[in-house]
Amino acid sequence: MSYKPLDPLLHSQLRLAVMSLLVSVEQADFVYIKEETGATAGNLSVQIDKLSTAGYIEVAKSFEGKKPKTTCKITTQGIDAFEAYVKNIQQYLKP
Amino acid sequence: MSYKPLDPLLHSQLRLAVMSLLVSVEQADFVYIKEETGATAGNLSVQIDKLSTAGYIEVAKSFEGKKPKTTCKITTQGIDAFEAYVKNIQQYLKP
DNA sequence: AAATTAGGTTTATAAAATAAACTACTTTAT
DNA sequence: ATAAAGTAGTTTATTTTATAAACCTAATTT
Repeated sequence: MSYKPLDPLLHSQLRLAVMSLLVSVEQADFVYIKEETGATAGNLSVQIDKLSTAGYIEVAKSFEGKKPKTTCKITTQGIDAFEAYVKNIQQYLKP
Repeated sequence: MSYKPLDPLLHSQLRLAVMSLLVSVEQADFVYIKEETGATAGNLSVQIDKLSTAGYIEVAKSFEGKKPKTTCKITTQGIDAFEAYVKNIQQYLKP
């Protein structure tokens, strides 16, 4: 047994893209993440919820004028998890 | 939309491990793959089937003395798909 | 000869991902 | 003023995956 298990929460295309984005940007709103990832709103909503429940990101809801605005920010725990995932998957990628 | 989609067939921990192993080893039998990946026989059987159906690997069944033996070998198509996957996921890993 | 092990496959169950439908408002056109 | 369309999401339903459990066949061990 030589392949380390990959965090199932991060081993999902969309959640990984969200985390990848947030790790570099340090804050982003729902609409921007949706555009960058190309995800549907429904799918993104669900996946953001999972990352939030896991404590990997923090979600803040506010209003921009009259429009609702959902802002996401990666947590320290999220950064750690992301870095661990990157480290682990490298093993699978280079033989 | 800036994240390239990841081949869903390869974006699975077990199938990726199998491909990672085969890309470097150029041939391996079921039992060995099972040991290296830590997978259960049932799960491995299913995933090998999918890789085979996709044309990513070739599966040969023979007998080693009196015991059945399943040997897997990556195909050219499989190598190409694996390399494309590696290239694409890198984008997610380094911000 | 009965039980165990080896090498799998098939079927069933649980978990994820995705899509479709819906809610709650705001803006624009009639 | 009202209807239609757009924005920003959430919820529910459907499909796909992953995993586990059960099973099969033959060989080996006790």
